[in-house]
Amino acid sequence: MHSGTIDVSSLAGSLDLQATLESGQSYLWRREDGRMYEDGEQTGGEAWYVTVVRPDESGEARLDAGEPAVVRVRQRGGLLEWESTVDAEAVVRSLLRLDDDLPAIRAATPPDSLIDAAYERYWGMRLVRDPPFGALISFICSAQMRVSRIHDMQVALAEAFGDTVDFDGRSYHAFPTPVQLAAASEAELRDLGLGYRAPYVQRSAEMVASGEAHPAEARDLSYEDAREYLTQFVGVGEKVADCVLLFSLDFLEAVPLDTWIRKTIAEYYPDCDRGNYADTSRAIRERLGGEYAGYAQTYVFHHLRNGGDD
DNA sequence: TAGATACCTTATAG
DNA sequence: ACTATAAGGTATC
Repeated sequence: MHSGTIDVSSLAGSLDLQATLESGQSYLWRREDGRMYEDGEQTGGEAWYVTVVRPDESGEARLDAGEPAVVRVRQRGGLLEWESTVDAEAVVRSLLRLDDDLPAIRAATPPDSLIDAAYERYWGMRLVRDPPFGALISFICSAQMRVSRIHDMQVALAEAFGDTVDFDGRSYHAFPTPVQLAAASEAELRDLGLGYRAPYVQRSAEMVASGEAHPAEARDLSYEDAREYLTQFVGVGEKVADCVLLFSLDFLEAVPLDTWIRKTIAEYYPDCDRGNYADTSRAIRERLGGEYAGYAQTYVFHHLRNGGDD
């Protein structure tokens, strides 16, 4: 057992672990008490959250290659405790973007009462940096799906097709590798409740497994080229592509235009509605401050989804 | 190229 | 109890 603590009170901006992991950004963590997404606001204060990743030599968390490592974290006030099968401090810092300078990011956002309310309510929430393959598959699954069910689907995929890893007297399931998921049949995936997403997941996993394409390849491209690159995967349109760019590939300017943000645009920023995804995306990205527009988007999404404009 | 429609499954509203 | 509706959309025509 490796373990350690990170003093989050000394980070640039603090940390709200529950908001970070239960705001619909990542579907690759579980709560040890099994109450992920149950209560929305209250009960996750000191809960352990666990994930299984495959860190490479540089400490980057992947899912497509390497040995699986269990990593769990919990926040107690100004301390973030972690325990793992490996030395995981660098992985934790990367997965939770602990090096993001929240005050600087917020300062770069234009004054706006809705954004301010969201930032104040959830101050300390960070974007996540999910492993690219897991982000790709989980957001393919997200189409027309409730947040809690998207999460349940990823748990089901891991339990059905992923490797088992023992840690601290329990066994955990890694997210399936591209090869493991490509070997699943459409019928098996439908049995897990994926519905029409089943063939999308299988075929996109096959594209990665065969080497035809890899979501991480999009990192080297400009933002809009990267979004275009990702849409070659089956089940990936512009919105899902933006989610992968924002929550995995470090494109903090990406603003996924989902049903919540479209509603927000209609109500608060009607002049940004340009009738199509690409142009509306540019307009709202500018309105939310450009470089870190995705941060503002994520705060506003979480705020409104929890009844922020009541 | 822009617009309409079908699509799996489940939880919630009425 | 029972039906309609919506859920972090995409593929296809």
